[in-house]
Amino acid sequence: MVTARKKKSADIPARERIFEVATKLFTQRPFDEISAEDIAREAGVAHGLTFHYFGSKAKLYEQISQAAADRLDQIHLKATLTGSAPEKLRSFLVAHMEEVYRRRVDYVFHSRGGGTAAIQDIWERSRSHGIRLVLGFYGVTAPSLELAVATRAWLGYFDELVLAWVQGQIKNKPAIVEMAFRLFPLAVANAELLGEKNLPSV
Amino acid sequence: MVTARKKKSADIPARERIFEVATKLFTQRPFDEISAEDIAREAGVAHGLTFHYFGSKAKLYEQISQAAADRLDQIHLKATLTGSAPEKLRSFLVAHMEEVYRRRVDYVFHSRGGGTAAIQDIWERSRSHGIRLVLGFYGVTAPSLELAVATRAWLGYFDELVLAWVQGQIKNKPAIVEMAFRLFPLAVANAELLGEKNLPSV
Amino acid sequence: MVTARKKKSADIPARERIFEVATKLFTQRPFDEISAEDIAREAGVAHGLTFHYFGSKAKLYEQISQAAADRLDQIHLKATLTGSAPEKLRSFLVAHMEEVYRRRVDYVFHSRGGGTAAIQDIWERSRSHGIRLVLGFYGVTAPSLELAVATRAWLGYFDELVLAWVQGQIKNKPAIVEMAFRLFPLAVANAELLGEKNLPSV
Amino acid sequence: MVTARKKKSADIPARERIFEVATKLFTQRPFDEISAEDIAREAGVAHGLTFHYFGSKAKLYEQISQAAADRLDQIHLKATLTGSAPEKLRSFLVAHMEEVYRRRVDYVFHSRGGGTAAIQDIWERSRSHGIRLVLGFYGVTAPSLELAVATRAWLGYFDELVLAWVQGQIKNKPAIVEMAFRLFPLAVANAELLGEKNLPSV
DNA sequence: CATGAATGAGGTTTCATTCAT
DNA sequence: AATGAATGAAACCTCATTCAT
Repeated sequence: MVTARKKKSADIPARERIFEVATKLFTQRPFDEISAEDIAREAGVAHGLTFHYFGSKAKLYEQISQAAADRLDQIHLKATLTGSAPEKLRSFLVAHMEEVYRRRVDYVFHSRGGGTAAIQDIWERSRSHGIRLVLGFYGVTAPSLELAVATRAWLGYFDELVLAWVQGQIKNKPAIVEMAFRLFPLAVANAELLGEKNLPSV
Repeated sequence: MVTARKKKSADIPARERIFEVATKLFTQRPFDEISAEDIAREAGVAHGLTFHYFGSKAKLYEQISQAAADRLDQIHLKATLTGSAPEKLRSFLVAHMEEVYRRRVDYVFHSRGGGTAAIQDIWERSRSHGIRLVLGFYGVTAPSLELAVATRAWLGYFDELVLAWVQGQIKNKPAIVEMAFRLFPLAVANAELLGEKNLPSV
Repeated sequence: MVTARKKKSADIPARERIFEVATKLFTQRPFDEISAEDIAREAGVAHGLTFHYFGSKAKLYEQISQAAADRLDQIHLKATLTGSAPEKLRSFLVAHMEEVYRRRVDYVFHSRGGGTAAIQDIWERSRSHGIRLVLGFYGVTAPSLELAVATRAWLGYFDELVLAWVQGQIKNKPAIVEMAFRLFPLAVANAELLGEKNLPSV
Repeated sequence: MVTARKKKSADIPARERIFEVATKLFTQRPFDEISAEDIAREAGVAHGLTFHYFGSKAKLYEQISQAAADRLDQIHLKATLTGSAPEKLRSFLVAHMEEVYRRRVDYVFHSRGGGTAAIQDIWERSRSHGIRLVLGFYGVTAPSLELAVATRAWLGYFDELVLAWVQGQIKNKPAIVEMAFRLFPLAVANAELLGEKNLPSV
């Protein structure tokens, strides 16, 4: 006799379902506003299962964050395998833009200050990867702290534009890429100012 | 017999004491990590009083945020009353930097995504004020959406540098101001790209 | 207009009621078998109040244990203020017996291994007090480790008798006191064996 | 192709492995601090198996306790097969001491109050066996309740000494045996007091 | 025999908020 | 104006036990 097995969501294993549901929820609302019960309800499982598989809500979030950061890194890499330096830079910006769009709230949440130290570390590392990748296009392999900071600030400019786009304030996607692209040389060249000592005191 | 009245913090009224203590605490740790009890303890009052005066913890936070945003606006204004446009721009950056330094955690918390919608509005408005102020230095009184977005992105570049400074990664304060100052023309000029339709699609 | 206040248990303050109810329950069942909810229900309060007043269930238990240990110490002291050494010894045994009867389960629970390290310390200290008190009847003020251990073992003999009495196996209360009383000299004299090196190896 | 069978602990059947691992764990930590998962992990089996074989954690513990009690009884018996009564008494004490040392925490846990009623019964019975065995050395085959209680109290004296030894407070093993040995006659003779009616009331 | 996914009751703890005084 | 006792919803987490395979 064939007993009909209770199927849920096309038979995706519960562990994965929890992971995916949680990923989605963390993308929509910040960590503290999502309870283990919310995740379980949406995944169609008992809440205990989250702890069975992931130990704690924080560890689940860490795993999700790590996976998202890895994914972003991979997307950056794959998008910039070939082409001239300027072409790579443009491809990087486009790829980044699309992935950030997918994660939205979560990206905003962790991008400044959200989450535990472990979470911050994960994204901090990912951002460093991005910075090195970009500078690598131009032959820089061991950037100074100053250069890294300047590049990060340039990414801050880009992120702000992407955010305006994500929120629907502006629609012109190519223009955003172009703006960041054109600003890059000056933004990075500015790094040398950080080494100068003779600037007017402020 | 004269009974010495128990004095607290030089007899500042309880309402103000709560407000100030809460301001300090919210500047040091995020909203959710501060309990009404923490505030009351530090202010030396019963924690019920917070609700008597402010209705709820969230409303207290809103009032504090509003006051902080107003304060930031005032600081921006006062710092840029006189001088040429470039001088005003530099003064703006310096003033902004110092105020952000004072508030640190709180600034980071609300700067992207933290807090309720009401809180977001408050800071959103303050940022708009800043942008208009800066563009006003150059005679722009009713900036287009594109121009506002571009200016905001430029502030994103600056904020990232300020953050690196606040976190101690870089020490050269004048250089940070100089970097943002020099980037301003190009960053803002880029705005016109947002209006163009003939960019290569991405 | 006089509003009838909601009275509970003859208006004893909730804090005390919690303390007393918990004391009773811990006397009846071991720590792990009593939930914060049990205590609250019996005391007629919300369970949150236990944490408001005592911080945690463990801390409540510690306070109760400390109070019980202090009480036992006091009972020992008060019962042995006057009289000859043998009279004091008898009084000690009687007083101890009666107090242990009152606490029963709790006494058994902590008397060997139950509770946290903090709880063990509390009772360990109390037992030390009892031992010193008893030895003090005979002029010993700074007992050696060996003497203390021997005295403690003698208390173990007594406790076992008391337990049989508490459980109703034997009814003859005076006999129990007499048995421990008569065993005391030999039990304690045995301590000197602990210092000897020439005993047959076992 | 021959697939090497995954061997675990020299291929001891899972049931036995669970039993032995659980015995070890219950000897090291109290019942409530050991989860079915802990046992399974250490035994290298799925934790569901514990329930397959033993029905429940409590029943497993009962079986283990029964086995340990039986073992202790056997050890007592084997150690006292030959010799004079005093020799047997000494052998009994030595054997008991060594076995208790092996089980430590578990012994302490159940020795007073720990475990379910069923567990208490098991150890209660074992202790009765020990008492009868000891009294049997001296020709007593059907001890009165009073005599049994007195003998048990004498074991309480001994246990306390053993505990001090197990905890490392005293090192002199032969002395402990000697102390209990010498105390025995008086401790047991005291039993007749339990039958007397003319003791001073207390 | 054996697995381990899944459940869900039960426990501790936190804390915003209310309210009698 | 001020207190702080009291409430109870909600969160996280544990774990014995069941059961389909």
